[in-house]
Order: sequence, then C-alpha cells, then structure tokens
Amino acid sequence: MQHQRPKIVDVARLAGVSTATVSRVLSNPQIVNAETRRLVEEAIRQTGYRLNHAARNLRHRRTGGVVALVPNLSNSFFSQILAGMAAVLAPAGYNLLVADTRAEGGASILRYAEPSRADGLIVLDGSLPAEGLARRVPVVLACEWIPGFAAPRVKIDNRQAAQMAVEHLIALGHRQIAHVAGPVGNVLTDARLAGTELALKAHGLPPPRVFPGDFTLASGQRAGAAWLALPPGERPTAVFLASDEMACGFIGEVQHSGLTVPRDVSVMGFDDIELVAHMTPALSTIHQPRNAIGRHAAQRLLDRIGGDEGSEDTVLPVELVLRGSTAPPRG
Amino acid sequence: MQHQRPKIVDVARLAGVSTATVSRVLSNPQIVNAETRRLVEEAIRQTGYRLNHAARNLRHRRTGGVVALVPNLSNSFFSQILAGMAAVLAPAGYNLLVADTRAEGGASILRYAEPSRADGLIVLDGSLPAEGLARRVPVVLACEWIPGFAAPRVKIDNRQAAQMAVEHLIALGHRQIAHVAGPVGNVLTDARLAGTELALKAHGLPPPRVFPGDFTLASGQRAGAAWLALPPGERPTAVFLASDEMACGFIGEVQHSGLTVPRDVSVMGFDDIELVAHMTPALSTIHQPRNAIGRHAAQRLLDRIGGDEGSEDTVLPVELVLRGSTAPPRG
DNA sequence: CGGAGTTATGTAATCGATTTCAAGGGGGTT
DNA sequence: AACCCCCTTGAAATCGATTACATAACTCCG
Repeated sequence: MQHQRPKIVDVARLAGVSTATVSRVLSNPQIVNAETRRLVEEAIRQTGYRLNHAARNLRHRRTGGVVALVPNLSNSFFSQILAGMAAVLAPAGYNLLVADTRAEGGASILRYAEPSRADGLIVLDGSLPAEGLARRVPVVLACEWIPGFAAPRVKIDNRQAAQMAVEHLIALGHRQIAHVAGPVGNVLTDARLAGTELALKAHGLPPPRVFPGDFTLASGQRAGAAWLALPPGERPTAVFLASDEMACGFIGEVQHSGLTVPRDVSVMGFDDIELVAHMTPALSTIHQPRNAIGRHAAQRLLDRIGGDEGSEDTVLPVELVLRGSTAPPRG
Repeated sequence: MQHQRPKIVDVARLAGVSTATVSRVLSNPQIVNAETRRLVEEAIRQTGYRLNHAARNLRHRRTGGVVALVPNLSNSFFSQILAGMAAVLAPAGYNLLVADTRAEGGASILRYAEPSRADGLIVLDGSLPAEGLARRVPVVLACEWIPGFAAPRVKIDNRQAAQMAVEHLIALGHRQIAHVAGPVGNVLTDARLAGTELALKAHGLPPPRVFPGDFTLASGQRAGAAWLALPPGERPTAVFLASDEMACGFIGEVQHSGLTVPRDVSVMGFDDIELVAHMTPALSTIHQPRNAIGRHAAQRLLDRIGGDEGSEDTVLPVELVLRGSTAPPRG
C-alpha cells in the first residue's frame, strides 16, 4: 500500500485524465466519451478507489443523512416504523440516523436539527419544543405532533379510531366502559380520550371512568390492579386502553387474579403490535399501519428536501381488528 | 439574512481575529487568551454560528458516525440493544446509524463498511460475508457472529444458556423434550441446539425431537401445530424454543386448540423480551441482558476506534427466569 | 542588554471531491 | 475560408473547517 487510500487524483493519474473527468464518470457518466469512461472505470477498479463522502457532502452542502427522533428506542412500536423509513430512504441514497429523545438530555437532542448533521428530520415525539425545531432543517412529524408547529404530519385519525373501538364495545352491549389513558400532556392521549368520550356521548352514555397510564406494560398492569380493586358491582364491563402494551399488562393482571377475559371483562387495545394476535385471548385492537407510516413519513421528507413546500397532513387509515378479547357482557 | 449561514470567517471578522483562533476556541479553548476567547464567544453568539460537520469531518478524516447492521429492524429484540448502543455513543459524540441487512439488497449493505461513511460498525447479523467486512473499518460483532471472522464479540454463552433451560425442564421431571430451532445456518441456532443435546445426553436422555423454526412468531405457531399433530401419546411433555417470539406463537396455537400450558405441555423460551412476563401463563425463559449487550458492543467499538487491538470476547451472563409456563409433567 | 523560553496569534496549506469556465477539435454551412 | 455549434476535457476555484509552521510580544535571567 503506497497510499493509505486512493484518492480521485490517483485514479486520474492512472487513467491519464483530470480529476474533473473522473468525477464526471462518477456522478454523470453519460457526458463522458465512452472510451475515456472505460479507461477511468478500469483505473477505478485497479486502484480500488472509493469516494470520500465527507468531501462530497462538503461540496454538495448536504449530509446524506436523515435523523429520526424517537421517544423510546426500546419500544417495539417504533421499530417497524423505522423499518418502513429505512426502506424508502436507503434507495434514495440517504442514511437513517436514529436518536432516542428520552435517552439523551432534553434540548441537546436538537443538535441533530442542524443542516450540517442531517438533511432532514422525522420527529416521532410530540413533546419536543417547537422553537428549537423551527427554521432549521426540513421536518416531518409522524404519529405524534407538536401543537403550534407547522410541518407535514403523517398520522392516523386517533379520535376517530378511538371512536371505532368504543362503538364496537357499545355494539356488544357494554354500558360501563372504562378508558386507560396515555401519558398526561401527550397529543395522542387527548385525541384518544376525546374519541372515547364522543362515542359514549353519541349513545347517551355517561363519560368513561379514566385510569391513568403512560403506554407502558407496567402502567397497564397498574390499571388492571385498579380495576380489580373496585367492588365487583362497580367494575366497568369493558376497558379500552390507549396502547396494546398496556392492554397486555392489564390482561395479565386480570388473569392473574383468576378472572377471565373476555368473560369477566372485555379488553380493547390500540396499535396492533405483532404479538397481540398470538396471545390468549388474542387482543381486539386498532391496527396502525406502522410500516406505511414510516414509508410515508420518509417520502414526505424526501419531497420536502426536494423543495416541496406543502404541509398538508397525510392521514392513513386504521382498521378495527376484532379478535378474542372482546365479547358481550355477562348476563 | 445577509449570509445563508454564518461561517467561521464571519465569526473571525466580527471578533477581529483569524479563523485559526476561532477554530481554537471551538476545539481547544484553554490555549486561547481569556479575553480573546470572550470576544470570539460573543461573536459566535451574535452571528448564530454553527459549525459545519462535513468540513470538520473531512479535515479530521472521520465521520462521527457508527453503523449498526441489524438483521431485522422490525424485530423488537433489537430495539433495546440499539437503545443501549445509543446511550454509549451519543455522549462520546457519535451518531448511531442503523441499517436493516435484510431490507437492503445483499451485498449493497457493505457500502456502510467504508471509512468515509462510518468510523465503525456493529454487526448483529452473522450471515454477512466475512470477506466484505475485512480490512475496512473497525468492527464489533454482537449477539451473532461470523465464523472465521476475527473481531471482538459481545455475546452470551448460548450453548450453556440452552443447557440451563433444558436442565430446568429435566429437573421438573420431563423426559421427552422437544426443541424448536432457529433458522438454518444461523450460529445461534447451532449453539442452542448443541446445548439442548448436551443437557439431554448428560442425563442419559435421547436426543430431542427438533421442529424447524426461524425465530418468528409464525414459525412458533407452525411448531405448535406440528406438536398438536402428533398422537397425544407421542407428544413431548416439554418444549424449549430458541426465541420468545416463537414461544408466544407456540403457546397461542396450543391454547387455541383448547389445551393448557403448562398442564398439557411445559414451554420454555429464550431472550426474555419484555412482553412475555405479562402473558398468561408468564413465560419461563432465558434472560438476555439486551441493554448491556448494546452498551458493551458500543464501548468495545469505541475502544477499537481509539486504537485498541484486542479482540477477545465479552461474554455477558444470562439468567434463568422461571415463571408460569413450566411445571412438572402430568401424571 | 542579549538570548532563551513561553504564550498567543496569524498565514497558508490541507482534507478530497465537485463544478464553473474556458478552450481545443471536429463537423457542417454558407 | 470563415463561422458556428457541439462534444469533450482540463485548470482552477470552491465547499468550511483544522493545523503545521512562522512570527511577534513578553518574561526571565545571567
């Protein structure tokens, strides 16, 4: 190895052309004479040349990367969304960087929102400060969103989805329906609660009893304990939880106490994460098209990077998935 | 906005110093006179200057990024490992890029293994070609590994872990123990199968009946169907599956048929993904320290990038987690 | 007071590619 | 023969930071 790593001038020298020509072969082959091109390609092969992306990016004033800001990387809900994004970004020549907004200290996460770090940002966390994001790089919001921050959003209709879920429980004959909410201050929490209340109101039923939650298994378990702690006569006969993880925790707790789902209580989740189809009982839930959310978000971002100024929302359809955890109330 | 984006010369001009001095304030403040430093910092504030990473990286001949090659981003098993890696890399000033080795076409994934793209690579997929990886950037293998490829590995002792699992089943009194294996050709598949066979042999029991699998829920479900298809007298009384996801599929299928776990069959998983603690029955399994795997892998890579040549393995301890899915055989 | 040593700063080369601008050569037209 | 155009190609500027080397000022000491 005479050179640590061949550069474009090494290729140029070997091929007997200028660096400009080599560069053209690399990025715009058809404008180079066929024979010259062949020579250069041969030189590239012989030297084992690989281009330096830092240099190209510097010249192009771009980074070739897109950052996804995820509230919690450990949450499997996001992994399929990331997979969808990667599937769109990779063919377009972009790298996907992921960052956990919780793991890294508050505002420092915004260091990713710089043009020299990333060409664009996909934000999946509605709790980030709008000021920090403004005027930096193209942004797309997915799933969650930031009130007062104008950017294209890729989302589902959470309110309507919650309505569908509760309508189903009502149709089964339930009259006392509880809701286990998401974390306080989250936009999804509010939308799903609103949908729940709307559906009940539309059927002349009283507002739901609401148990606190935060989308995690553990909080679902606590909700289960809280439900069990009620006098049997006062227990809602159906519970709609704002996430599947919580539903799993809830069902686990209820079954542990010896009661049975859906005989003693109907349970409805939200998200349709893969596992819940295989539990016993299989969970009835709202299916979120997670891969599609990732793909659309990535595509919207690419459009934005390409100069598209549109900021209308993309609302993807959900599906009511009925499985074994919901049934008519007893008696 | 007169400038699109202030550069280091703008700061220098405003502070009345050279770009060299500004650069020094940025990366080595203590060698600059306190008063000058104050001036420069003030100028940085006034101009709203942000440094361009592409330029710095070009000069430093580094990228500031680390790539994780994951077999399947949708698999929640990996998300917690990624979280662990991010927790170590971010404070060290590295970005974490993730790529799905399955989603992107075969060899093209190796484009990430270039010094100008990433300063290092964490490979979680044992099926990548060793030749492609050799002699490129520092590599650390995590979980899986590539036979014949020398690099530090961060892993668990899969053989021994499988042994522990099967020993437990034997201790409960089981004599007919089946194994549901991982995908053919995978190093984990072989190690876990070997451990299973070893444990049985040590107790004078015949080799296990082996059902094919590939770590996915669906394959676990198929294994459940295959188990059910056996004449009741020939059914193994316990099944050890090479992943929790498969165990979930298996249990789901068995319970669907009206049988009960662990009364009719004991089930043992592998991984201890978060959800399985909340199923009914809760799954007995082998706990893998996923966050720690991620952290250690990231740390090893940082060491390697820093010049450490060591390539010994880091073997992290697993735990046998006993929950409700295993019990003595009937009768 | 001259010389060594220290500290602080500036000048200019450098990282490795891309791209503007200019120019050479060939063909066709009048 | 003069002119124009197109096709190729090269020279050199450029992207925005870092840093080796040079230099100036100041201190210390015999």
